[in-house]
Amino acid sequence: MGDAQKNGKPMNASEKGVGRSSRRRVTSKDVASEAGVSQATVARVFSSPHLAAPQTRARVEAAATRLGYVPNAIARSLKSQTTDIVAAVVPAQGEYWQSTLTSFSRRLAAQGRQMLLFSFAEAADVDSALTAVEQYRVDGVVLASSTISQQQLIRMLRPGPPVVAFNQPAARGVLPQVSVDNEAGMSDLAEHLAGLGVSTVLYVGGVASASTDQIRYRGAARALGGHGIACPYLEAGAFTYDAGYKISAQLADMHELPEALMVGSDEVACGVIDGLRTADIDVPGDVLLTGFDGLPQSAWAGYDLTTLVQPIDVLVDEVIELLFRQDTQTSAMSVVVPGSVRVGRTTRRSDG
Amino acid sequence: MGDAQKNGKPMNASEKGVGRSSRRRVTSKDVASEAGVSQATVARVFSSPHLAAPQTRARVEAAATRLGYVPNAIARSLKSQTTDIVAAVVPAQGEYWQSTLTSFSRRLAAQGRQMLLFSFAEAADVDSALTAVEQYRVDGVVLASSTISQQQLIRMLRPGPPVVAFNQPAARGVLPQVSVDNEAGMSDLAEHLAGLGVSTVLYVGGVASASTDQIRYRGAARALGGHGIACPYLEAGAFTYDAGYKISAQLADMHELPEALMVGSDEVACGVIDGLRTADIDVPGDVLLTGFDGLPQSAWAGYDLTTLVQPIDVLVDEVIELLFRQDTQTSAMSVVVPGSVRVGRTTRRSDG
DNA sequence: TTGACAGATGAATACGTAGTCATTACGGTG
DNA sequence: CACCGTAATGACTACGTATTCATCTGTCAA
Repeated sequence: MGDAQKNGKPMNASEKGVGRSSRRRVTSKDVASEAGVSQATVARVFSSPHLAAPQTRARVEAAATRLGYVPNAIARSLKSQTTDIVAAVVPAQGEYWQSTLTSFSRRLAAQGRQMLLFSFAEAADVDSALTAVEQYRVDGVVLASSTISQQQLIRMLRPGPPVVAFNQPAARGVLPQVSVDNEAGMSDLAEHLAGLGVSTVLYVGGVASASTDQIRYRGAARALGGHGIACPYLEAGAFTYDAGYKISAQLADMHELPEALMVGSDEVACGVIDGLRTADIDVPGDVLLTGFDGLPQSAWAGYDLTTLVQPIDVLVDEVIELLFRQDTQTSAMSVVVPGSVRVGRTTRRSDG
Repeated sequence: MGDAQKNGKPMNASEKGVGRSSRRRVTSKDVASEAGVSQATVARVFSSPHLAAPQTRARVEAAATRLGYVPNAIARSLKSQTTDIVAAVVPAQGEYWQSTLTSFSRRLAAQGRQMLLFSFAEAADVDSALTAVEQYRVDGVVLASSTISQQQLIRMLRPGPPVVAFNQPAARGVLPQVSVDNEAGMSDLAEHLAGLGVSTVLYVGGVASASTDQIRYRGAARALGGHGIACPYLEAGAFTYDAGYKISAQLADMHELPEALMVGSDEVACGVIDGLRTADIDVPGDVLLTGFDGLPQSAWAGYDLTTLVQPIDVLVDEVIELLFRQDTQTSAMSVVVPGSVRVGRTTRRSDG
């Protein structure tokens, strides 16, 4: 020891000048002495360049480059009381959430913000996630998942960063909330079916206790009711492919199939379709079918669902805007964004 | 721009009228005076409880609960020089990455670490992501995506947090790297086909310049070559469903189909299958097919691919272990994990 | 009784940055 | 020349925590 260890790796040339420990990170102080200015000036060059003389700025920037200086966001966060980080609490499973995540991340990155990701498999994990969220003093929190309990929602009301619930209608009135218009969307799909002359419909929900499920069903039932069409409810048990696949056995066993199935989510719908096909029931030949969400997979030729496409980018933008809007009372604010029906093969009569 | 915003901070007014707890976050100092101890003692109770007397600890904890104290992870990070955050740099598109993300996140959470997510759509975004990564002084970085350039990899060699490349064989020798055994995996699939008596095979790759693609193809070509079977290469152009769907038109136009198609990834394979079916070519009736990755969708009954399943949890564990292992020289370390063949319907002759 | 010693705690400090305030220099105006 | 306003900069401090270091108490062995 006592000697700077030399490793055989290709090293940067930045170490030659001072010969310091190769581990320690360069700080604004180092840059200051290198450039012959004070630490305050270095900070100014990086955070408010217009306050520094052009000539000084150039000298500082040159010194910073020479030393490989990178501002420390942790220290900045501590001082400025703002982290530029948004936390996302999202279920670990479900195609839908996964496809929204990257959209969020990219949108935030475009604003110079980062996303701290918390995914949970069970409800118990949510609490530990929320604990971590509180510790990191993030600038905002996005809560997704219909399975977050009311109590957990309320916990977020304590003084802290702004919180927005994402596609979680149950949060309405408790937290500011952004979601697609579930009721109108499902209603549009129902009208589409009614327009095709369908007279018997069965609704296949995911989890009956989930608010999204309830609201979507309501949209279907009301619209169909307006046409004098009944709409019984059948619960798959989860918003997953497997749940849809399994429940399709019950459908296949029915002595008489309805003319159309309205399924609560695309992922479940894919399962239902595959399950029915296994039982030699063709979609749309033997029964029409609609989904919900507009997942990428739902547009795959193998399924080509008629579904309600959620405008994810719009939803994400609304969430971000709600988080960082300066308004006073966003607490009870609820933004509902309309989706759009995409007609696929699953509601096109194959005959004719 | 000269946006000298004079924001009169909406604080300090809270001291008088509304009550002290309105805005400002509770600090360890507040807890200290509430409990009648010093700030140091409060810090000890939360970070090394064994150094505090049980009685004192109880009093501090009670005070903390009463005040709603939550330790500030930012300040802790600044002091301790460790953030408990791991950055993940991941492509925005691709089913595969999305399905690994949550696995990573949950694994990290189990260790008390958080994941800072950076997803990028274009190569240019990678640089800004890496810049942000450097600023946040994360404890580790996971680099995913085969499209990260060598130059960008080298950038990560500067003194900083440990970096591990994920499923990115091109990084071998440059960065520590963890990946599935692409060559052996594809080789196993090829042997499976050979065992079925297949004599003509076509390999459908994603992006010919991607190292994963090259290595997988090599595995196929070598294994098949051992059986005297040629294996021409066809490039889909991207690792996406659409690329697979489109390239299938070329396949359908061939005057003679091979007996089997080996596709470079499950997502592309799904596209190929759907495209072929559109052209009335049945899988596996008219042509056998294999995939790679073991995506959830590949197991869906609509596809039921024969594919190589990547043990994602194992891969993730290896990455994390590599990141935080204390060893000196992990720089050139490369961990290769074997995958397992899952035989699905796409290589089962429907006749017989 | 006394010295040694471990346990518990408080005062002080450092982490790296951004902002506040004071100081300096300079050019224009009366 | 005296005066003032502005631009540029440096000294200093706060952000909230973890970790020395020193102090103090009580216990046990000599």
